[in-house]
Amino acid sequence: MTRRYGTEGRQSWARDREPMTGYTIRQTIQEVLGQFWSESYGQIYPTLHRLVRAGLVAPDAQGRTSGTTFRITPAGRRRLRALLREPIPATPPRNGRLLRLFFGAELGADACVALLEEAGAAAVAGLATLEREHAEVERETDAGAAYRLVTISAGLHAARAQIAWAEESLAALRRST
Amino acid sequence: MTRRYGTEGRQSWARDREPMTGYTIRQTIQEVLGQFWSESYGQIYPTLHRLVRAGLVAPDAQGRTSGTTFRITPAGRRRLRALLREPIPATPPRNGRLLRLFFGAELGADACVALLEEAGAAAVAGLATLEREHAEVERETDAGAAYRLVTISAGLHAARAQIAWAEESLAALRRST
DNA sequence: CCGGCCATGTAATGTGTTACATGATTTA
DNA sequence: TAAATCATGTAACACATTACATGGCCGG
Repeated sequence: MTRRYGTEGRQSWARDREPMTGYTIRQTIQEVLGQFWSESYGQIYPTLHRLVRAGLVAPDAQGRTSGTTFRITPAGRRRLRALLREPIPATPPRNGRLLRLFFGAELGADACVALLEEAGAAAVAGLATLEREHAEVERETDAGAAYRLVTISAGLHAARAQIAWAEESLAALRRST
Repeated sequence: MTRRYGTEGRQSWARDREPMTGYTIRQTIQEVLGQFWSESYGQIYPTLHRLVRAGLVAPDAQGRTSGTTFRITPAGRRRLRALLREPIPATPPRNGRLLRLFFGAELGADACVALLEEAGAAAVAGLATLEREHAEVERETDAGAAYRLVTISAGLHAARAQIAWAEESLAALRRST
């Protein structure tokens, strides 16, 4: 979460990160959206070239010593807005942890307890990170800050719910065995 | 959730659903694991044949008029237990709703409100279903019932968290605009 | 000057869905 | 008997990751 290339006294989150190289796009997605989105280089580089050909993104090497930086064009921004308005594609659920717990009787109580403890610990760790990020974004003043808080808040609620679920379920399993 | 082919006074959830055809396997996965897992026919049929060749599953047409039914073999059960013990493969996150909200400043406040209302409504509907299922499974007495309750409980906690998040976020957006 | 990070790409590979084709059986 | 449901399968396609190859730049 260290801010390379950060401008002092910045007001805009987006301004701060533009233009970017494919590499920094990947880093930023991991750092900022990591809780709910991911992209691999295998997607990013070909897509970037496709977007340049389509005029939605333009190379912009301004003041960099290495790497090609890109910035979104006005047409690209229009396309982005259109894409954001499209219906959300349904992603088929696939929760390996719940699948294993569902077969708990096959798996054994000990392994299930371990799964639940692991789930609780992961949520506790995630919660701490999100709380830090929440505090950080709360101090930002640009137009998008309120929306970034909404996404972080989703993570906070989800993490707290998972912690409560894990504890409750551990107690229930201990009672029943 | 109607139980075709159900035996009266059943005590075991698994016993009730074995042997099964590829078709009923798919239906059951949707009905029972639908909240956290999914499989398509394109996966199920080839896999079933592979498992038969590997001796992990065996055809068993007992008392059926149409379709091939299968049941798990002892070797198959051992394999299942081993698979359940394997580390959970990390699935890269991809939450289209949070991605859209993250770009809320591009998308516009109205569309974001719609997304949040939709999210809240979906969670309310899901919560009702899960509460019904929870009550149903609570009455079951077989060894696996406690674990099935754990998975349903995960859904309950997640749904309640999503409802709270949506309401809180709607209030926050209304305040800030 | 070397280790770690920045940076770019692609080929292989796996995975899984969707769409379609086909027909049997049950039920209204 | 017509419609709905049960049932089986596959081919095409989209998507995405992983692994690898390659090299420049910068701080200690």
